[in-house]
Amino acid sequence: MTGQVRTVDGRVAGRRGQATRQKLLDCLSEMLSSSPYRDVKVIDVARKAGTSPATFYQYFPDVEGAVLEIAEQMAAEGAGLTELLEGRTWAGKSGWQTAQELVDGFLEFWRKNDAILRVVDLGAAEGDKRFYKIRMKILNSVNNSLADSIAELQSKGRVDKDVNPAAVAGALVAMLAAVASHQKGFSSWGVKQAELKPNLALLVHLGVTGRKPSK
Amino acid sequence: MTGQVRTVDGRVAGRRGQATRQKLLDCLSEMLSSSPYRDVKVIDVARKAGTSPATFYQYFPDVEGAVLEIAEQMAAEGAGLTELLEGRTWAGKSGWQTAQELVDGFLEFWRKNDAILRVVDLGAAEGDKRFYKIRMKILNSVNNSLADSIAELQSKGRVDKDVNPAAVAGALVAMLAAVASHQKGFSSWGVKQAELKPNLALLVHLGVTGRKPSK
DNA sequence: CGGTAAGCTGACGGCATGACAGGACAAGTG
DNA sequence: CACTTGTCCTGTCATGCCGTCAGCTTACCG
Repeated sequence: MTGQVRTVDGRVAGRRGQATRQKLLDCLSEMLSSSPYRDVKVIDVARKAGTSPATFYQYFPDVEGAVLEIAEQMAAEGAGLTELLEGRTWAGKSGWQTAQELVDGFLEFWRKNDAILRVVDLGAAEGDKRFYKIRMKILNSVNNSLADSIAELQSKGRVDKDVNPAAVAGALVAMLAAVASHQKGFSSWGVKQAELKPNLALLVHLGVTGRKPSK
Repeated sequence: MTGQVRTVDGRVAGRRGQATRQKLLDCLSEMLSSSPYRDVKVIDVARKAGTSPATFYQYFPDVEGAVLEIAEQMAAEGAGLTELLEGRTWAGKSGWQTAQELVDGFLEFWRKNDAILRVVDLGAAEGDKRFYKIRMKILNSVNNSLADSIAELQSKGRVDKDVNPAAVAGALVAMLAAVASHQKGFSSWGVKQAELKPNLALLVHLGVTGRKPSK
């Protein structure tokens, strides 16, 4: 599928090279969790990986290039978020469960990848098309499924005609992503993690169906 | 209110000094809009302001310090967002209008300050307390008002008891902020600006009152 | 064992950082 | 007008990271 892994100067990477490359990615990933993106230096990543800066530049054009790589890997996993909505229904009690599981799965994914997602979010907000595309890849699966659900309910007359399914779905997905990034923020509003989830699920359910869930 | 403006080495800044300082802030602000935060260098800001890097360091400890200054100024203005909710009602047609005006005002504020808000968001997400506090200052006013509205409706029995007002309010505010930061993203989902607003207002109304608006 | 390509690094010019001392400038004083 | 005072700005410098290259080492293959 993807051709061979190549170094910046065009050579194909062998087993050893790929290991080094991966180690650099792992170390970068770790550094992103522990220090501000702005302060992540090539030399630190290289030191942490027990190699030299020159080696880093053999595999990546710059820090951003390596970050994109990590983000791509994550986006590939993130595409699996679709499963949270595949074959689910929004009617009755199972609708409430669908909402809850969507919120759960989404927050969990974000929690696991928060460091890299922060950077992706920033890049996308700054207008960088590459980051923007990656963000889309992750959100699109969920967003499209949600939009489809809403559109279907709409065609059955169970949702108002003047609702734009894509807009509502996008807003809900953006909400989930934002809340996940700033979970700590809620504690200072006196909201605990456990309380947050059902309330998010409520909002999702309200947004999709226009009705309160029957629990 | 705030004591005199001081240079890094403790001297009080005069009229000329304050002008230079402000010019540096303005130029930094402009650079943040046009290039990635990570790539904003002191030397560029100084050049743009027609001064030298050394001058910059006379007024600010580093780029981040200056960014915080800009963010504080913005947060002060942002506190005015409370007005969007003061004395408003959520009943009937005026409830729908309240939601619309909140969305409008919020998006407008975000659009005006998007560059600096991106950086604040990133800093807050990375766990920097100073940025976090500024983000709070802006969101708190809106959030508290919203939470109060919900709590009031709840006490009248018009909203379910198991709703946590602060959680719902926080999620809605986070949604508005996120959508504002990624407005461009919606166009690739085929959603136009003008369509977005009423759908956001709908979600806000649903979240606060638990019911569809009567238009 | 020799050839070839992959893998890594020391070293270097270039540039941003951040500190300092001293010069330029405005304003008040005799 | 000369002199003083305190603010304001910049030239310069040591330091450290960036990004590149030539060249050395290692692994694989016939």
